[in-house]
Amino acid sequence: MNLDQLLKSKIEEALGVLFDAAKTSVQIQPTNAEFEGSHTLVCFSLTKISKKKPEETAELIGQWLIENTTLVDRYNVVKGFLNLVLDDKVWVEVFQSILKEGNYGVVPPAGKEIMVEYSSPNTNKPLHLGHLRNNFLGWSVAAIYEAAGFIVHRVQIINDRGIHICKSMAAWKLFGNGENPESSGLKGDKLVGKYYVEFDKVYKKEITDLVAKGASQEQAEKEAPIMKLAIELLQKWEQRDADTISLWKMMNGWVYNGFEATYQQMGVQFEKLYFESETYLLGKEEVLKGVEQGVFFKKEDGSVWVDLTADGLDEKVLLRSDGTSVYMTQDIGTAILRFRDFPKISKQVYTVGNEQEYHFKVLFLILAKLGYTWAKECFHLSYGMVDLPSGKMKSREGTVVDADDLMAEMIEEAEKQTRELGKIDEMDEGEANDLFEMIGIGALKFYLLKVDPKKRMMFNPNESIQLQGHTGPFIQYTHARIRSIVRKAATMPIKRDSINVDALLPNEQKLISLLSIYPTRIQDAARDYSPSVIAGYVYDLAKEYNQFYQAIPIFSENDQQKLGLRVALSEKVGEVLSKSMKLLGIRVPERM
RNA sequence: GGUCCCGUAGUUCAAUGGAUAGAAUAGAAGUUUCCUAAACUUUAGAUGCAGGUUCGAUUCCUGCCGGGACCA
Repeated sequence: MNLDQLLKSKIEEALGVLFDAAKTSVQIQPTNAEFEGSHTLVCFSLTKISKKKPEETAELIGQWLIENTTLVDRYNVVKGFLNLVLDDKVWVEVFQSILKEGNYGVVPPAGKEIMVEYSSPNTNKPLHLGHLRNNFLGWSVAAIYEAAGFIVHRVQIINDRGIHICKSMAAWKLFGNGENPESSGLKGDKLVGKYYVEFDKVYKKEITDLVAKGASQEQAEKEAPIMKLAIELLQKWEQRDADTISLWKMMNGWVYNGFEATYQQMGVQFEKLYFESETYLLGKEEVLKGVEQGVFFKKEDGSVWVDLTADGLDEKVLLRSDGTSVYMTQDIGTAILRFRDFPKISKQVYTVGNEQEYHFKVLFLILAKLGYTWAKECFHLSYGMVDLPSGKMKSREGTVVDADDLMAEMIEEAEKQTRELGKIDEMDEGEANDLFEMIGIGALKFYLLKVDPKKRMMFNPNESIQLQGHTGPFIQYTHARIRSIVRKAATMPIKRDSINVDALLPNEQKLISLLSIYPTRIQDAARDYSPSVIAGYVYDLAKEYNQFYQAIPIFSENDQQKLGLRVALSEKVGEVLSKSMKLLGIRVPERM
């Protein structure tokens, strides 16, 4: 039983004795910094059972806790708030029990499994800033669930087929002259992206020319030769035309190699990849089965629909009249396939932008209608767009921030600032380069993860490369400071196992208090699918430690017990900082 | 037209219905004989508007204004 629970049960006991109340749940919150104490009982709602004023109620409970427990040392009452000051010995005991735990805060897996999907790009363009938020979020939520006691399968669906890749293929066929990543020196995804842009350019020009010759806009869009070629390639692909398939495989292969390098730099991996080209047919089958079962219906033109008007939505097309599938079709197939592949998972978490909220609402409803009971456990981890100071990212206006470029700039900037501070004088080149990357990528990840995923956020390039204040490097720096202390302590005869002190300084008590809520924070973050909970926690802990570090010179302490406590406390804070950052996918250095 | 999300210091973000709304950054002023000043300390600054529910509303409800997304 942790401290909060213990305190609550004592208070409930007090309510029973004092007011003859049946078991009442009580509300405890952290005490505001301006008042003395660590835990505060809000007494307003208790006046119903105490039949007394809030202040009186608080007094009575406070008094009872002092007389009947060993937890509370003293208390104060402000309005209806009962602020409790716990006995320092209680905090020392809390710390000792934290020290005894092997993997503090982490719940060992107990057979529960989930799947987390993230990234899931199209194969016609390189990854951009939006994908960074997506990947970092997905990776972090997966890590948080692992810490919360789940076995997690990380996957993605790659949209490898469709008109978008055929456009790149068409442009490459016409203008590529056999160019490939080796001959061009371009990353594969960048090369394919280049032809996608090329397609668009040519397509627009052809439309303009046709309109100038008297065609209507709509007509021109259909008749443009390069578009006709792309559509022809799509049809050939569906007919399994050998040349088209081999071109498709080659260009997708370039993209995968390019993506692989980007994922490597991001620090994310996947247990299994799903490809749309391998799941869309299953989706079709399932939809046709649904028609037989009467879950879906066919219109006169042969298209297949689902009627969701009873659920407050409308009708949604699942197969077009020509029998081709839509996004929904393959998502149905993919979901079903995944539960076949991983029968033990209890749910799937889809990390996808909030513009797809409607899509996932429909998908989960359809899966439920098809009789899959796990459908109601599926969750769309919906996150907001990333905006730039200039507004929305728009590929047409060339304002898309490329993931590779951004990460490279972050690392470069980290190097620049680190060198200016003269931090690498005693490092060899390998350690220094590793540090630059740790700081640059860490700053970026923290910047994107500290915001509540549900919210739209602003990406300001100048702010993101800042390494002071509410940033990842601030926490990395705090960790490095602690490691320096621990290294120094290791050279001295300091006892850390049998700490026995009676009184704590406020800074020490506050640190223990923060350490004690770490396990709860992991659970909160998992429940809310929100790495920002961890980011907020780890920042608070680092900030508190820096205040402690500033206020108390550790090694000038003569009392061996106190010295031991402060070193052990430092080491534990360092460990929790490191583990929390790992939940965000961020590494921390020994020195910086 | 229908559905949904968001409006908090100059700016970027916090705040399970609770106390005098917290941080960071930019601004002003300080701290290095001492474990790493990427740190610490002090200072100034905000809930779009109007109602309602409540002992208590940034939070819940209604309307309006402003921004965004989705479905046709």
